[in-house]
Amino acid sequence: MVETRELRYFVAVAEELHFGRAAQRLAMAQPPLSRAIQQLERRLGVVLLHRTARAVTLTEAGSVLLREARVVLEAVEAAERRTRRAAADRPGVVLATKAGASSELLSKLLDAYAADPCAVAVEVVLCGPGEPESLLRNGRADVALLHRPYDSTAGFDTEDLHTEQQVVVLPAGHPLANRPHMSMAEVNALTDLPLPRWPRRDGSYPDGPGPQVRDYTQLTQLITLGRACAVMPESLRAQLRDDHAIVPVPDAPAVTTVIAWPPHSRSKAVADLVRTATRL
Amino acid sequence: MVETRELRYFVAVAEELHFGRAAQRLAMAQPPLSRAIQQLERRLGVVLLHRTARAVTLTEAGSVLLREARVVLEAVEAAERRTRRAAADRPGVVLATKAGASSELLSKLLDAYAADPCAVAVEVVLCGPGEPESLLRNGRADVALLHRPYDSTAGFDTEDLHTEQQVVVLPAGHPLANRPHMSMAEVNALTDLPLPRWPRRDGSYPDGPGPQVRDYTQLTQLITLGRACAVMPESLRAQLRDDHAIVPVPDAPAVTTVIAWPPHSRSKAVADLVRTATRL
DNA sequence: CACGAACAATACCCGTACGGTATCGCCGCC
DNA sequence: GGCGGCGATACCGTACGGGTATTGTTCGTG
Repeated sequence: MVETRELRYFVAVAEELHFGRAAQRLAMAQPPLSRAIQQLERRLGVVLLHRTARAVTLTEAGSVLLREARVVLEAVEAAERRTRRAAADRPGVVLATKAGASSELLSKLLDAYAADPCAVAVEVVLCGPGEPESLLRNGRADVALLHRPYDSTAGFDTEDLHTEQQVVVLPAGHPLANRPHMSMAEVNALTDLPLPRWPRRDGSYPDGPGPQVRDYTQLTQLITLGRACAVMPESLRAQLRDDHAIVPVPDAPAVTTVIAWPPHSRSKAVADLVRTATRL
Repeated sequence: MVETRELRYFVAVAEELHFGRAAQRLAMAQPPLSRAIQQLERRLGVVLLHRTARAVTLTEAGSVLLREARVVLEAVEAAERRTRRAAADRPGVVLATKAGASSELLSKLLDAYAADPCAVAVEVVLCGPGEPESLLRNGRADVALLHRPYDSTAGFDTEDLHTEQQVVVLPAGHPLANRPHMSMAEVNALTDLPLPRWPRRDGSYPDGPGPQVRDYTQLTQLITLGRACAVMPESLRAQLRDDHAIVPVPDAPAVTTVIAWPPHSRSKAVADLVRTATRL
């Protein structure tokens, strides 16, 4: 069977598309890396890379393996972390969620769970957009609150907790601030208040007119300054200040808060937490 | 990072709870296996097994790693298989489902998909209960038709296709065969016609009065012989012969047929197939 | 209580293969 | 045509994975 070392090497080469740089990244010399990849190809009986003297490119099979190998490596990391945490019998649960989102639901959940006689300590990790997902995948978190359709729940077990409409947040005093509702088309047409750009998982930002934002603090400030508007779940209203106005956007997709956990590692504590959450 | 070899070794020991037998299973001698496990424990900084001269038992951390390691090893197998299949550019899709179940839906799906201009060959694998799930997990299949709540869809992406009530199948001429409906309690009370026992994933059978069955052929024959009854989705009626009677069981859980695929490996062919299925 | 069986750990040895250095061969490009 | 960049090849040392033999410990058992 393929070893994780080989997969690590392959991922490095496939991402760099350059044996030299990949070797550097792996803190090793280039020749052994070349050989390791050749060996991997021989063992699989598959050509993974096309090499010319000028460029390295992935074959069809290579890009399949790249996707799969990333999954495997994340699973290995998760296995190590979960094992270590199980041994460090600090019997806590790590819950990850986006900073700012679902705060009311979260505090109700934590309160309700604390009342459970066999509750253990819950460590809450507040992170940026998209991060809870990867924390859950690589074993740094045991359970997460995610928000469909923005977060992908692929590969997790989930329970729906709450669904809500979205609203657009405008600077107080904006001409449209008193409208009873708006459509997404109207929101997109606000060229004076462009929607912000959130980072992608790799840290880069999509192109567009709006300002780059990393968290809700930045966002609310930008809205106050009249540089942006934002479409967000209604419950986030609690985070806002007086100088913001909100207008419902009925045709924006409803946001469902779900509690998610890795399907295999269903510890008692996670199961209790999930049960508590579904009974809120 | 932990190597898959170490995980394979650990799984063998954790399952056998005996270094000698585990070594035998791995086709190696016992001492290197002992050392490998020690090394794994050192690298993780965690005690995985309690050994006395008389018995080997898993620690808490050990049983966590056992679960995680199985997941990792399946993911590695899947990665290898998918890569090989991507290279063997026989651009087919493998669809797994329980033999006998959903046959009408399956043939409609295959017909509809074949009409798609960019359809590729679909290889259908009919298997026993519980198997489609593991085929999907270890990369032998690309997509599967599963049946909730009997099959676990944990860790897959799914789309619901069809929900139906269940019926109890009795030998024709049974005193209750003309009842308009029955409850699960009444079905369970049929001591002359016990429900059959299906194999678990490891191949063993649960205890109980009913006969052991492996497939629907066995089951229908046993029902004909008056040795068993069975609760199954209504659509399976098409598989039955005249000497069977069916009675609806409204309080049995409804069965939902879903199409499932591994969340990461979403090839175009699988996506097309899923889209076709949801539009049936 | 002593002996033996069972079993994991230790000691020791060997071969493979992994990683390093040096070099080659191939291909673009000034 | 020579030079530079890059992956492959050649060659070497060592570390580690695996094998055999043995020890040590702990139960049963006569």
